[in-house]
This record gives sequence, C-alpha cells and structure tokens, in this order.
Amino acid sequence: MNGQARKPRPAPAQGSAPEAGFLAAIYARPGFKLRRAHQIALSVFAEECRSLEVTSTQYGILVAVSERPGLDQVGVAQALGLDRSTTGMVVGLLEGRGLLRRDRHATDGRRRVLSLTEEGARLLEALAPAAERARRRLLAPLSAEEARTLTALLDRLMDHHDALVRVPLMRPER
Amino acid sequence: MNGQARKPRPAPAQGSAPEAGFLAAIYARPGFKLRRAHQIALSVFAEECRSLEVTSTQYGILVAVSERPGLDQVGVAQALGLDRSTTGMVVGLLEGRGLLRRDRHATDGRRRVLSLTEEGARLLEALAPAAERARRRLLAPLSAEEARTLTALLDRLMDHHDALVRVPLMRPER
DNA sequence: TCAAGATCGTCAGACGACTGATTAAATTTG
DNA sequence: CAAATTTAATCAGTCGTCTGACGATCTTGA
Repeated sequence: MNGQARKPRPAPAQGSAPEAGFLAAIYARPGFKLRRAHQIALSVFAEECRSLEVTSTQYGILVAVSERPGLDQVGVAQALGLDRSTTGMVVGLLEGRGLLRRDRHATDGRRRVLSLTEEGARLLEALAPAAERARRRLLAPLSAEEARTLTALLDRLMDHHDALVRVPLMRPER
Repeated sequence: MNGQARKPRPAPAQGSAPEAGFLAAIYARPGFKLRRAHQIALSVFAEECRSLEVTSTQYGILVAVSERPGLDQVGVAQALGLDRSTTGMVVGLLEGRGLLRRDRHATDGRRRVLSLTEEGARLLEALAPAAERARRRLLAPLSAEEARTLTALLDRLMDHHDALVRVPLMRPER
C-alpha cells in the first residue's frame, strides 16, 4: 500500500521449514507462479502510479487510444487482449473521469469512437516515467540477460496459446 | 469455452504488419506478458476442469485444507498468497457446495476451522489428473529445460518482491 | 485486572475478467 | 427490396482480488 516495507512482520516461517513439502503440489505449478508474478506486477505498477490513480489496464487503454485516435472499443479490446465487457466498463470509467471521449462513428452507428481529451493526454505524459519505473523495479532482481530470457519464454507461451484464450491479440486493420 | 478451436477467426492481422510499432510500448512490458500468460494459465486450467466446476483458486484452497485439516482462513490465505476477504468469499462458496466444513475453533472463538467433506475429498481426487493435464498443456510449447528456466526466473521475481505485495507467502507454523 | 493492542472473520465498495443474452445497427443474400 | 446474418455495445450474473472499516475475541502489559 505505502510503498515502504509494510510492517515488521513476525518473521515468515521460511527458513525454519516447519514442513518441507506443504503445498509443494501447488507451489510447483507454473500457473501458481504466474498468478503470483502477475499479482506482483500489478502491485508494483499500482505503487508507482498511486498518485495518478491509474491501473495498468487503464494505462494500456490510454496508450492504445493515444496511438490510434478513432479506434472503437472492439479495436481496443483486441489490441490488448481484453474482454469486450471489461473494455466497455473501463472505458466508461475513463470517460467518467474526463480522460477520453466516446463519440458515435460518422457512418457506422454501432461503433463508439474513442479519443483522448486534453486531460487524458496530459495524464498519459505524466504516466510514462511512472510506467518505466515500474518496469525497472519489477525486473530489478533479474540481469538484462535473464529479463530477455523471461520475456522470450513468456512470448512463446503467448504465441502458442493465443488461439486458446477467448480473446486473442489482434492488431487493428490499417 | 468449448475446448476446441473457438471459431474460424478472420485471420489475425499478424503477418500483414499493418503498422509494426503499434502498442509496442505496451507489448514490451513484462507486466503485460505476465497478465497475458496468467490469463492463458487460467483458461487452460478452466478447460481441463470444466466438468468439475472448479477454478484454480478453489483447487488451491482444497489442496491446502486437505493437507492441513484444521487450518483457519488466515492460514489458507497466507499459504496461498490470497487476501483474507477473497479467501473468505471462496471458502464460503466451497462450503455452500458442500465441499468443505467450517467449524468454530475449540478455544479461539475468532477462528473458523476448515476441513474437507467426503465429497470434497472425492472431488479433489478427481481433480488431480485434470490439474496435471493443465500443467502439461500450459508448458507444452517449452522444453523441459526451458520450463525449468521459466520456473526459476519466476521464483526469483517472487522471492525478491514477496515483501512488497500485501499478501506475502507464509507457511503456517507447525 | 483491565485497558490497550493484535487478530479473525466479515461487509461494503471498487476493479478486472468471463459468460450469456439482448438490442441496435450494419451487411449480405435470396 | 426484404429477410437472414453479422457485428458493436450493453447488461446481468458470477468469480477473483484488493482496500478499508468494523465487531467480536484473544493476548498482554501496566
């Protein structure tokens, strides 16, 4: 929460090994490690951007809209691998905060065309260094070489399973 | 959803490279890759356990209670790195399905002591092979060596940042 | 002993995510 | 052209997760 060590905790029972194999079946699961690592990444990002009140998902949406003003919600969802419903919800949130606009498409009445407001653009600028700090901090325990390896392995997982996830990554046409 | 290829999708705009650098700033973020990989891990687990109606979080809780009958909710939360509230919610769900019991602690009136029901134990047995299939499928694109590397790198991230996350991993005493 | 502090469970509120259904607006086709 | 199909957005419902607050209970130290 506060970015510093949270509290003098009563010494995690790590070393004392009260029972070596407890939950080994869970701790060994890659899915568990990924959940944990993701949890950590969210925490670090949240800490670095605390003052700006933006989550990593919101940051992704802001960047996408900034790079492609006029993108619709489906385009954003596909580019980021988000669910359509989730996207609609978060976009509504950002609209409510005055960070982006949601206009009707000129010729296709179904589409909602997204673009940053002045304030959204300003916030995004302030966000960039914070996001960079978060990236660095997350990767701090790894060497540059190791970070590249991790990145490559995760990319392999993503490529291989892309079609299996309900929301595959897809770039907007044009 | 259905475990098969979901639909003949209209050819992801991958190769055609409509704009090489679109969202590169996001795609390069390790946090983004971790979110995606976690999303995939959840999907694979869900597919393998679809018939049993159990999520990976629920599976973790069932295993923890099975290995330590009599553990309380805080113990479960700390062992799995879950929030107390989350744990209470999921435990309530499992209790509602008759998979575990929640009794008052004999001497400490604050504690709720957890244990598997017959049905919970049976389900857990049926779950083991499904969880193993999920693990294998998730790691399918990696060699054994690469899987070990990935595991090791994620462990490094976890160890280094453990204290920063609000819910550090902690084994129950005794 | 008793008041202060710590701990367990729970609630409300917020956010992200997925499913399934519905509505409205294209687009395709017979 | 009109009907059938497809697609964008939204909604309701479920689940997981975290935060902050609260009441009940336990422990401790003055």
